[in-house]
This record gives sequence, structure tokens and C-alpha cells, in this order.
Amino acid sequence: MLEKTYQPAAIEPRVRDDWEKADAFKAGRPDRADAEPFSIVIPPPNVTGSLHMGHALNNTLQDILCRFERMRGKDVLWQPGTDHAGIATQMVVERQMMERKEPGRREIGRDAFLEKVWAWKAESGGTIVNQLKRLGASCDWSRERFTMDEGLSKAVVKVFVELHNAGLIYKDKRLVNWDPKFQTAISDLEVVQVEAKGSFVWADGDPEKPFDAEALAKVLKKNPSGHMYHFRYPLSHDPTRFIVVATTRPETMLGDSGVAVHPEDERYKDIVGKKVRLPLVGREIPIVADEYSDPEKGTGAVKITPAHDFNDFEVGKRHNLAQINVLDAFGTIIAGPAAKLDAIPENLQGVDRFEARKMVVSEMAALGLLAKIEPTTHTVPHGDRSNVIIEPWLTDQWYVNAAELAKDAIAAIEDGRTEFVPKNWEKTYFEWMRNIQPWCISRQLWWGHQIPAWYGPDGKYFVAADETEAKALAKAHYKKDEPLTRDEDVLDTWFSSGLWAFSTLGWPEDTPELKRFYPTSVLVTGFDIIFFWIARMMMLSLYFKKEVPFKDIYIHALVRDEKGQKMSKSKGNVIDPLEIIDAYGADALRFTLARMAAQGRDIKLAKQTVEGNRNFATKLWNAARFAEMNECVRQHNFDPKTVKNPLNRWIVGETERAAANVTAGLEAYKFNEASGAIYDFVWGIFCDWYLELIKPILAGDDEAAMIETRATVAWVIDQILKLLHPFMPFITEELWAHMVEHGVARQSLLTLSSWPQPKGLSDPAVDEEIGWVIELISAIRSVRTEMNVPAGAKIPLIVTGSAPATRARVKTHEDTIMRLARLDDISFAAATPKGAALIVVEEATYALPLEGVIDMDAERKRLEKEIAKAESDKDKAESWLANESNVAKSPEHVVELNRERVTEGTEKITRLKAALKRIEA
RNA sequence: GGGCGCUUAGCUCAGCGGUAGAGCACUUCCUUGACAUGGAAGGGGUCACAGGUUCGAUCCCUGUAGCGCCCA
Repeated sequence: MLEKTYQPAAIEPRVRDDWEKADAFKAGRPDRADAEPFSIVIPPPNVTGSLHMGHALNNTLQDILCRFERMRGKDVLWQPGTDHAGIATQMVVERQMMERKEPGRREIGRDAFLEKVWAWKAESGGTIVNQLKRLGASCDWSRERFTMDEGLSKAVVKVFVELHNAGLIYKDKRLVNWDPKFQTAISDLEVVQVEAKGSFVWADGDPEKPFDAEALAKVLKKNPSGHMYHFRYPLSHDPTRFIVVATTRPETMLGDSGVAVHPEDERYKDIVGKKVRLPLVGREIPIVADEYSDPEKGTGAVKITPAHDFNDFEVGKRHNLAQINVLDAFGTIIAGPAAKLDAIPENLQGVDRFEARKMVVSEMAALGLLAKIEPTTHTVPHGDRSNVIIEPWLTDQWYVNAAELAKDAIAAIEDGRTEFVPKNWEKTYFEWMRNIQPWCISRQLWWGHQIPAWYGPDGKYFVAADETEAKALAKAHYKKDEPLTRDEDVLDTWFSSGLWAFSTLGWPEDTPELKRFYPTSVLVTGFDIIFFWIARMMMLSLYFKKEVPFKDIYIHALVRDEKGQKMSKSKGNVIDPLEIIDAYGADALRFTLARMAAQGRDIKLAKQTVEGNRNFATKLWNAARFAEMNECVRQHNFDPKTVKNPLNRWIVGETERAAANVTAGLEAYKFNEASGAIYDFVWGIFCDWYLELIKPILAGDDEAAMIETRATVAWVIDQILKLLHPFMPFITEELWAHMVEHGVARQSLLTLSSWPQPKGLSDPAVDEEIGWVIELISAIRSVRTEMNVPAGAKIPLIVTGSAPATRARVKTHEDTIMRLARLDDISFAAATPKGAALIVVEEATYALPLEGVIDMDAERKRLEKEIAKAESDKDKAESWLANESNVAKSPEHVVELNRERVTEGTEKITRLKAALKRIEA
């Protein structure tokens, strides 16, 4: 016997254990050798990560698809794994070392440090995998991969070498986003723009208000950004004349190598080609004409610092301006010989960038060259992990020619080899792909795939699969053995995750898995990694496999809190999926996410909603309990097509309709429709009506009907468990096992059973018949409440004006109607009795004699209201029909519908009016 | 500035050419033998606004307003 309430915490581990023991999720099961393959690669969570709501949604949707297709008989591979997350992991381990007061990574050296990272991974790297298991993810865990695995690393090296040899990977000196905290380059996508707005106002010229360096320092201590500083640069040929430039980063002026004005700007026409003398530094720099400077903005003149600004870099290139680097890797002003060469004032050398900012401003003010300071709103780039201000910095890095690889990746979406669902995301993809920049793939980290490039004594590099090959190349070049040193840098983590769709399947080996499961069926992910990951997988897969990595890309929403705010630790509005699982069960969480996963809208999640879906699980649990109490057990030869009783015939048809809706929803990635269909069926049809309608049969003495009904209930519950399994795997698997404790044994676990197939079970005549039963019961219940009949009171029903068919129906369903409408008798009469409440359903009138009880005034009002409603409906249909063009141009079924509304409405009004008349008589 | 999306019952959201739906909340009643994590019956919406297309628009088109996200 089932417990009275459903206890997810008690059953989930047990069910998970059953799946594991049966190897249920293993791809390539021998019994499915001839089955169609279905494959998904998991978006690899960061190995340092733990499950958040985004993962919960992402993996729930993948799991729904995998379980659905597995039950449809396919050979399913859901490929799991994690990525090594260069910066994040290195950060975690370094923090741990610091907490343990161990020597830092630079002190212990690269090899010792990497050993520590691997040790950390062995101990803590499995966290998220275990959390995914708690969610119920049906991955083939035996195939779990890690981007730093030997095989995947081999793939990385091969890709690097081949792309290099094809000229698609090269070394270049460009500006990168430099993270001074981690001392590495990061990608554009790892930079977040944070708005800064200052508050300090000052202008030269008011003797009452001298420049107050301390006040500025106080403001800048809170936020170093947010101000526009206007500097006067004296012209070389006439030091009494100045050109005023504005900047938000004063300290970069040390690296200025030009001033740009717009070529059309009349104010500056005479000085283009002349020079200014850079204050503090003394360097002479040219004034150039370039359209980059906006005459409308500020003074129309801009200082150009090619080594410290992306726009300036381009301007500098056009005018051949010097690239003067004034910062080191830590974001401090350079010192030593290089500083001397660039004439950096001594007092600024070695000073932190923000300290230097204040000093430069003060010194310019002291020289009378500071025109004004005004607060401004501008965005400042921050590292998404370090959270420090990023510096555009000039370095040597490795790049991928992404523009070239993007060509086919764009074409593959254009020609539909891969399709986005919903389709509009392809616009975002195209937008980025068509403007793609060279992809900087080197990172100044230790944790990651070390770049397979070796340098000779003269700095020439050799790219090869390993050191032996590199040595051979070097020997061929130098004509003798030369010592080589390997490039210290590692590759961007996304470089290896870009290979994920095929490297996890064994590439570069030509494995059976690769043949069978590539290209994968669908990628399920959030829009936030379209650029990071999807684009890169498309490019690299197409180049190396000559085939798209996946046929569909399903882009799902973001999970937000109940107010629509993005969940974040700093806001403190994070809902932890594991807490939700503890409180309501994994099934409730999954079902909630699925029901809210409508295409194109974010999910606002509230605990209350999860609670509602937990209640749904309880509802199902209790329906099963009811079945068990009534000995509704699975019958061997049960055929839903042969059931006789109208209620049973009706429910098998309804079941099939629900199955069709769930199937159609899942096939179209409409998770909300699929889950909504099964929810409505289970609660709204099966529990609310069918189980109630059959109670008289189960309690009655018609043995044959009882046997058939019990078997039908068992069959419908089996169908429900199947249809619900992809969404709520635990409770359904548990009930699947439990429901046969007294019946015919199962052939397999539910998760490996077969998906319901249509058999043509629905019958419009029986649907109409049961529809009538439901309508009649509902109508009687309504009147009872409105007439304040006590819920427990049983009253008689008298039927008048009924057609023979209706009388037959009343007889057939007498017990049911009496029970659900709480009647003690049903009789037929020629005329309705006095003092009764009257109900009109189709051609017949049903009287509830309530003499003495009934409030005639209330009854009159009730009938009048009903008449008014019926008349308004009829009038609408009539006036619609009166319009000739409506009738002429509308489809036949719409015209017919309105005609029916008129005839049925007319009849109903006649009967209701007759009822009213009786009361008044 | 460019792009994408949203605006439907008090709240959260479905629907998307043929007389508006769900869950939650609310009101009234019910511990009847699956379930009070429940049952029954209700109240509540000029589907943001303005034009247009159409026999017919919450749904399609255009514009306006407000909100959100992404990219510069």
C-alpha cells in the first residue's frame, strides 16, 4: 500500500539507484543496435561550478528530450562532462593555497602548481556532476569527459597545429583586454561593461575656487572612473596657443602620440600637420585629421593613445603614430629603461594606474593646463571574474582567423543545415558572426592546454604536435640542433570546448561513437553563450568534420527571480535548485521549469509555483493510491480498443488525445505545451472527472463492468506514467514499480519502456455522451450552490421534456449522476413541479424541487441572468449572420457554428422563459 | 545609436484570425470511504494606446508610449 503522501526524498535515491544498476542510460545498448541514434552533448559546466537554476533548466530540458526519445526506442547518447575553466579553476586553487597559508604558485613553480590543481579536481571536481544526478539527468555517465582529458587534449593539439599550418592561427601584436589582477589576456566576451558616473565638478577661471586635489582624491577613491578631464596641450610652434582634449583616463596621456581633429573642422584647419608638446612628458606629437574625432563632441579634438585604447589603435595605424606602452602587466606605470626611453616623469614611474591618474591631474592643474573636470556617465570594462578594470594592452598573442572560419558557419545556418529554435536567434548569431574579430586564444595562465609552439634562440617559433616534432622542424630550419623553449601560455578554455561536439566522441580517432552519434541531434543552451560556445563549435566542427555539430539549436530562456531580476549572489535573490529539490523534490522543480519554458520568454520563478507542482505530484500519487485500493491492476491482455463501458471508452480516447498533445509538444520543443497537456489531463480530466465518474461502478455489483473498469484505470495510469516520465522521472518510475506489486510483472523499467502510440481510440459519440453527463452534473452543482442547498443534503431530480435518447442516457449514468450531483432520486414527469429550481441542458429541463427551501426571488434572478446571457449570445450570432458578407466570405464551419448558436440559443431561451413563467405563476 | 523581445484577470503567465484561459491569490461552502499538498461553486479582463488589412483582429501590418535584454 502506498504511503498517504508522496515523499520525494525517500524515493529519489532509490529510483536513481535502480537506473544505475540497470545501466539504463548507457548509449549503444545491444538491444538498440538497429535503432535510430539520438544524441546531445551537454553544455559542459565549469568544473568549479555548482548547480544553479540556469543549469537546472538547461539540463531538465535536455533530459526531457533524452528520456522522450529513449522511450520512443532510439539509441540515446547524452554525453556528459565538464570543462577545465582556466581562470576560474586557477583562481579557486590559488585562493585555497592562500587560505592554507601555503607558498604562492610562482614560488612553487608550474609543475607543482598543476599537480595541486589536478588534486583539487580529483577531490572537488565532481560536485556538479553529482548535483546533475540529483536532478535526474539521464546522461551516459560512463562516458563522462573533461576538456583536459588525454584524448580531448590530443584533439586540441591537432586542431592548433592544423589551423596554424593552414595559416588560420597566427601570432600578432595587437591590443587585448588585459586583466591586471590575473595578468592574462581575456576575450571581449569575458569583459563586462559597468557604468560609472562621477560627481566632481571643477573649471579653471574662478579664482574663488582653486583646484582641490584632495577633494578629487576622495571622490576617486570610491570610483576612479566617471569624469571627463579637459587638458590643454600647448602647440609647439606657438606655446601661447592650446588645443584642448578631453579624456576619462588622464594617466594614459603619458602614452599619447597624437591629437586628432575632424578633417572638416574649421576650428582646427590651420593647425593640422602641426605639433603639440605633450605636457609632463615633453614629447612632440602631431595633430592629425581623422574622421574618428567627432566635432560635436567636447572640443572636437581627441588625444590619441594607440597602445591603450582600441579606437586610438586604429587611428594610430592610419597615421603611423607611435604605440607607446606606459603600463606594465600589473597596471602600474612602467619604470626602468623603457620608462626613460618614453620620457615618463620619474615620480610617476612604478605608480599604480589610479594613483597616477590623480597625480597627472594635479600636475596638469599646477601647470595651469587643466581646463575643467566634469562628471560624466561612461562604461568601464571590467573582468567578469576578477571584477577589476580591464586595460587595453599591447601584447603578442595567438589569434585565430575567425572571419575565415565564420564563412561556412554562417552558410550552415543560412542554408538550414542547422536550425535555431526559436528561429529569431539566428539574427543574433549572424550579427556577431558577420562582424567577427580575430579570436585571441592565448592566455597567460598555467591551467589549460599549453600552446604547442617552441621557440628557437632567435625567437623563431615551431608549431608541432610534440617536442620531438618541433625539434625536427627546428633542425631543418637551423641546420643543426638548437635548444628550444616551449611557449608558456595556454589556450582559451573555449578553444577546447569548441571541439566538444566531436572530441567527446573520440576524435581524432575514427571511433564507432563518432560515426553513430555525430552530428548530434540538438544542442540545448541559453542565448548567453551563442557567441562563446555555439559560434565556436560551428566554426571548428565545420572545419574539422566538414559537417555541422548539431541539427537543431534550441535556445531557452533565462531563469529570473519572481520579480524578474536576474539571480545573482550580490543581489541575494538566488534560489538554489538543491534547496528546492530538498523541499519539493526534483520532479516538482523539473515540472515547474518545463511548464514555464515557453519559447521566447524568460522564466520568473517563485517557490509558490514549485509548491503547486509538488501538489500535482501528490495528486498523481493519490490517484495511484486510489487505484491500488480498488484493485486496479495491470491486465495482461488488456486492449483499450475493446472496452465497452462508455466511461472507459471515453477515457481511453482522452488518454490518446493527451498523448498526441504531449508528443506534438515535445517534437516541437514546446515544453510548456507538452507539460501543460499532461497536467490538464491528469488533474482536470482523469482525477476530477473519470475517477469520480467510475466510483459507482467500482462500488457496484456489475462484475463485468467492474473488471473492465479496473483494468482501464490501470492502463490509463500506465499511459500517464509514460507521458509524464520525461518531466517527472522519479515519481513515475516509483509508481511504475509499485503499481504491479499485485499484478502482472513489468518487462522493463519505465525509463526503458515504450512511448504511447496512437491506436484510434477516440469516439466522438462517446465524447458527446460523457460531455453531456459532465455538463448536467456541473449545472446541478451550480444551482445547488446558488440556491444555498447544503452540500451534504440529497435532493431529487425530475426530468421533463426529454427525448428518448436522453432518457436512455439518464438511465445509463443514473448512479454516477446521483452520486456526483448528490441526488437521492431521478424521475421522469410530463410537467415540472412547482417551487423547483429549473435547469436547461439541451432539449430537456431538469427540476430540483426545493419547495420550502427555495428562495423564489433568488431563483427568479438566477433565471433572468441566464436568459440575459443566452439572449446576448444569440443576438451576437444573429447579427453576425445578418451581415451578408460574413456569410458569403467566411468558411462554412464558422457560418455553421453561428447558425447553431442561434438555434440552440433560441431553444434554450424558450425553455428558460417557460421555467421563469412557472415560478411566477 | 543598432538589434531582439515584452505589455492579456490582483500576481505569474499561456493563447495568437472566428464570442478570452490556467496556476496562485480572493469569496462562499465541504473533513462524503484517493488526496485539506484536497473537493465544489463563484467573483474578477474595453487582451498598453492609435491607425490600417480583413467578412471578422487579443492574434497580422504600421506608428506611439512604457519596460527588459543584447551589441556598439
